[in-house]
Amino acid sequence: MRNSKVPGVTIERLPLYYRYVQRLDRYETNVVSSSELGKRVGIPAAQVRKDLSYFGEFGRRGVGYEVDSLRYHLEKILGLNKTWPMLLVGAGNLGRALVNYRGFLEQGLEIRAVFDNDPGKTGSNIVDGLKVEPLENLEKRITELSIKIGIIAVPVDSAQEVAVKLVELGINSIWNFAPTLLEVPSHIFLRNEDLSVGLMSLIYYSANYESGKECSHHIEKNSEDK
Amino acid sequence: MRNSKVPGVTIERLPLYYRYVQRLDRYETNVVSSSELGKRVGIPAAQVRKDLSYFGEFGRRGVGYEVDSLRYHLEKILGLNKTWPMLLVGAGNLGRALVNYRGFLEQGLEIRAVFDNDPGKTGSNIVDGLKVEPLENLEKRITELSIKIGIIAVPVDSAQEVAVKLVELGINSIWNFAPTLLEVPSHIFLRNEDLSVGLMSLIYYSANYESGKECSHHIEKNSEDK
DNA sequence: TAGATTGTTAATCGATTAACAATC
DNA sequence: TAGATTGTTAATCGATTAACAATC
Repeated sequence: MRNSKVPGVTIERLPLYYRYVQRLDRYETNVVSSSELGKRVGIPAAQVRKDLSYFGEFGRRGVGYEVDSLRYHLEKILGLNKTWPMLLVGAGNLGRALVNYRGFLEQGLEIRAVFDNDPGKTGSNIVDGLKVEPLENLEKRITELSIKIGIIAVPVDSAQEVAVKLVELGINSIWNFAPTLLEVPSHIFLRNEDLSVGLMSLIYYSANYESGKECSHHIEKNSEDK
Repeated sequence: MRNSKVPGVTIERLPLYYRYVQRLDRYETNVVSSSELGKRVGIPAAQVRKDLSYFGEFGRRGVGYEVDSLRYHLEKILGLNKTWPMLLVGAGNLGRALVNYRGFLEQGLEIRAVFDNDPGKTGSNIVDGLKVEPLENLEKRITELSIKIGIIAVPVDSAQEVAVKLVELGINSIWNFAPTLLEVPSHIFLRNEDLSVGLMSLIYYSANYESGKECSHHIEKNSEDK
């Protein structure tokens, strides 16, 4: 892998490519071109090729990309060929939805432990044997399950505190659903899945909507205005 | 407003500024500088000023931004001074979490009607008087509630079909949670809140994590992905 | 006046896109 | 060979950042 300095936006697009080739083989095409792939995920062909080229040469000139091979490589690049056990802090509505979401996501959301500081929630079964545990169990479970990824779905006021604790206990990546800025050491990977930003920008566009005017505004979370 | 060509990334940052000033007045500061504001939301001061300047001159040189005034302007720019009734299609786990999420979001997620094509779900109470309705009611409810924003939280296989129907019935903005590319006319605003992209990019970074190496990777979906 | 901070211009940086030689 | 398509370079585009005159 020669991913010297892969742009973050490229990393955001790899999942789209992966998802497409993953679904593709059910239908039957041995080979897919960058233009076909691009059309299906809404990205120009040149960009598809550029993105893939950061990681290697997966295609054949004059032919295209062999589907199985591309899927294999994307899986490996993204790390989806392995299992990444995760923990979730916050067993509220969103947290429970995420746990249940596991089944819907093709590549699997491996939530192995759920925590909440509300004694009223502790001990209750969330789904197939996954029980809500008190935060005191964090250290023990992180160690015994070798967890490196934490999901934060607690209210804003306790999010920072939870983040600090997770970092102390050796987590390296945090998926934060609390709509607030978390301060974590720079070596920790933090991804904010901030629905309130989504909601407000959605309202902005709807409020400024003028029928027929303007061109397409298809936004993929980060940016990618068009 | 002189928003001739406001970058999409700027729109994604306005909610962060808004959230900060919204929470700020509880504490007590009459004035906030771009550097203070920037520090609190993780964005350089120059960028804060540039972003705001797309919409007007809200600060005073040598002084800073008056908090109440800034909040007022951001509220107006984002359209949060009005109510934007929305509908939700898909009463699964994620859909129900969104309905319940309403209370947690300061600015309010105005879901006024919920639809599902599963007769087993129809009629059941989701929360305080909001009942799941069959899709046949879409047209009637969109008209009587003047709804312009639709939220799609159905499985991948039916998402496109739902999108087409919403567009036909006059929706202008779609918040799509189904992990798939929707084809909609270019005048429709489409925002993909794709958790599977989030999950996969999270795994990428965690899989490629090397302790201590590299610098900060704080991504706002959108980059954020960003 | 001296210090602070905005709004804006210009320079920098980085990502997207066009173009094309290499290859099947 | 003729047509297709990659991988990559170079040109373009657009966003970020530094710098500073204007202003309090």
